[in-house]
Amino acid sequence: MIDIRLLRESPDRVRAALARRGGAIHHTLEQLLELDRRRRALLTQAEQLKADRNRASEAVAEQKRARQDASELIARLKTVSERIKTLDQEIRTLEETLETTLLVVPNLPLPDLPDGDASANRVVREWGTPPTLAFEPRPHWDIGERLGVLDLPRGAKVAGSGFPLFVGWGARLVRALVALMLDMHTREHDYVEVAPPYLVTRASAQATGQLPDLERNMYVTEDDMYLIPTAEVPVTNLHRDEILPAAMLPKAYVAYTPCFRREAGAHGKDTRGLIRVHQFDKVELVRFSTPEASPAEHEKLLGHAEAVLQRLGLPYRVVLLAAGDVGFASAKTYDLEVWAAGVGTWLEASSASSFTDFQARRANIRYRPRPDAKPDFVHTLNASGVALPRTIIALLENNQDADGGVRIPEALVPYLGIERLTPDGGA
RNA sequence: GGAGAGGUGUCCGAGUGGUUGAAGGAGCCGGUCUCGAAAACCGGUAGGCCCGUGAGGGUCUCGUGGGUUCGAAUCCCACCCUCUCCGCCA
Repeated sequence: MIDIRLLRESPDRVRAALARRGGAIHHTLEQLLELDRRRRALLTQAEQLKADRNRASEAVAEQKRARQDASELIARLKTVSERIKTLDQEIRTLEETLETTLLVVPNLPLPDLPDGDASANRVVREWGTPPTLAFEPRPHWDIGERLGVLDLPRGAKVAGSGFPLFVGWGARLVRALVALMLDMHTREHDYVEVAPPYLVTRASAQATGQLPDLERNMYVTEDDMYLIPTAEVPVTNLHRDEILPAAMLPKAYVAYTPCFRREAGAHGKDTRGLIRVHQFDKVELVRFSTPEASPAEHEKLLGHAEAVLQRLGLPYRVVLLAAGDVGFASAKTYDLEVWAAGVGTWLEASSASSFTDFQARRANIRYRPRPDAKPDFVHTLNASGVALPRTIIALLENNQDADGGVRIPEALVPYLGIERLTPDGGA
């Protein structure tokens, strides 16, 4: 969440920054300022009364010790306590409203983002060259079915549409990709691997910003647990309500998890094949950093995600999202879009974001700059490193041969055990 | 799921209604001593919020949320978590 004090002291700065997102947030900000004013006014009153009460209570104690009658003082204090109770009640109500209102305010975009909506997104670089095929490229659902690695009809039978089913070499391909990515990040990029819970509490989902913003996109269980839409949620929450020693930063975690998304608005667009699904696998990178180091950490993180696509030989481009297109909690996001020859488009395979102190504030994750210094909020960053379905799409579509076979990237061969998927390949 | 025990500061641990934000110890920081270090000794060492330009002042917090009371870490209620035993189970 944003800092209420920043809003209080520099409302124009906050208004201007949020205006770049394009939403209609102005009224909410005014409401926050008013709530904040009222809260502080009542708080001052209540605290003054409490100070009086505390002093008088000591007097009661003293009189009792001296075996004097304190009933007069006690009677007076009773009415004071009642006033305090009423004030506290009002303050609590105000604070609850303040809190829930604050939770719907998105993060402030960083100054270096392009202005505008998604059409203003800027391609900052491209890597590799989209393959030129001597035949009409097939889409992955076609390739996958012919190879017997992807069985979407049966996935749909079991769990409904959007729940892909990998079979034989397909399932092994998923496992190989996960293993390759985890190995790269732990061995080459120095991440600590974690295997986190796949269900989280409401508090955890709120801390990273999925709630209340993305409520409709999450699967909820009967006892108010949320299926994670990304490992970002459990991993960022590892350090919720903690004060980290400065020497521990930057701290980097990598986690493989399945991800679950209801994607309520998915109808109509990209519904075919693996492009948009309710359940998918992803290797996620999460970094905790000091505020000073976070811009450099962001670039480093992006590089780690890029390294995976490079290792797989998949052409991609890096896109800097415009202020009007960044996600709710993000202050700056780079998307990694991989080229897919069959469907003929760039597909987002990773999103590398800096959340500045937005998530840290919600999750109360702090660090101590110096042993004797006051704690300050850390910065959190994360990137997919990378999401599997779209990587598999690119792999199948870009590496397809005329006979329907698919070449396996060299780096993946040791993990998968074969160099080519062939239509008669069997598992 | 059943029975029992327990949740106190960075950690261990005392504390059953009135200077207890909290004894004592450890750790950490600073100092004395030392050529230096260790030991010993002395001092310091939670966080949030509010007021204040500042110095500083106030308030809240002993798992969480309610309640009783003039006053609660201490009493009552609910919930959460941990541990032990039993049951069930991949």
